[in-house]
Amino acid sequence: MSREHQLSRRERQIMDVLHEKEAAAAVEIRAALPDPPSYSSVRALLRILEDKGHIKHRQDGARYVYLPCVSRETASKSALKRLVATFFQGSATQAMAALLEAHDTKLSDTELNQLQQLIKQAKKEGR
Amino acid sequence: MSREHQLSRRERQIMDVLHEKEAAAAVEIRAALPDPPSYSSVRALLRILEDKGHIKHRQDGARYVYLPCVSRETASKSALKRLVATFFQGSATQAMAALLEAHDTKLSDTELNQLQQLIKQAKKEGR
DNA sequence: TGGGATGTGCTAAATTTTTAGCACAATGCA
DNA sequence: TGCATTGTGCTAAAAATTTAGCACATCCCA
Repeated sequence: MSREHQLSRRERQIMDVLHEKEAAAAVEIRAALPDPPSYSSVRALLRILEDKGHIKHRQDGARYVYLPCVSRETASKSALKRLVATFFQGSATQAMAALLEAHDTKLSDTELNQLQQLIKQAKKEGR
Repeated sequence: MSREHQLSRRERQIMDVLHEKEAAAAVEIRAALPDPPSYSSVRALLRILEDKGHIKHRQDGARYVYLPCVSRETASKSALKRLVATFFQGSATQAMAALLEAHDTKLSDTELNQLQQLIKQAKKEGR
């Protein structure tokens, strides 16, 4: 197959679902997919993803629960990195500015305070 | 085709290149693609993307320069939104925290100061 | 002026992705 | 117990993606 890391459209969709939910059974995944294919198809895709090493499963009673091999944290970091590279020429600051501006992710005062704390800390660590 | 908005693997790769470069000719795009296909293939993909309405082209002397229909700013916002939803349960704050932590996007003091300014401003606007 | 680079359209095939069906095993609960 | 659910493996075909080739137009500049 040699395309171990090239995810197809469906494969990506499934990975997204799994990262969002952390873990899910085949039926749930199917329900979360846009324009859901048959149950059988979903299982086929899951098998492929498991073969490629992107997901694993755990027994939970009679059912299997699928989960990504890579933690959400790790996956999110590389996703962020890609996004920052693609859209912000690698500038995390610009990305954060965009996050702040996006009105549909309006932040509360509490959250803003948290961020200030984080930045203060980053400053300390920086020197 | 009906899948106007479902980008295939290659299509997505090309869109990424175009968003990163803002605009590029077919040869440049080809060069930037992982595991580049033939020139002819790239042109075919570009035609498809143009049909689907994702890109347009401009004449630049003898060559065409392709560019996304949607501005980098707009595209980046929706990409961020998706990413935040997938990995941070919709919390922009968490996403920003992750950006701060990622060591390979280390921020300079100047940048951190900029961020503090931005946050202060957000606070003002918030109330 | 003529060649190289860039463009177009059309066609077609190779490859991958996506989907589905079938038969059957194990589990858990009404 | 027996049925519904969830799982497995295998197979195969439909559909989409990806690739390439051909013939020819246009532009630019050496």
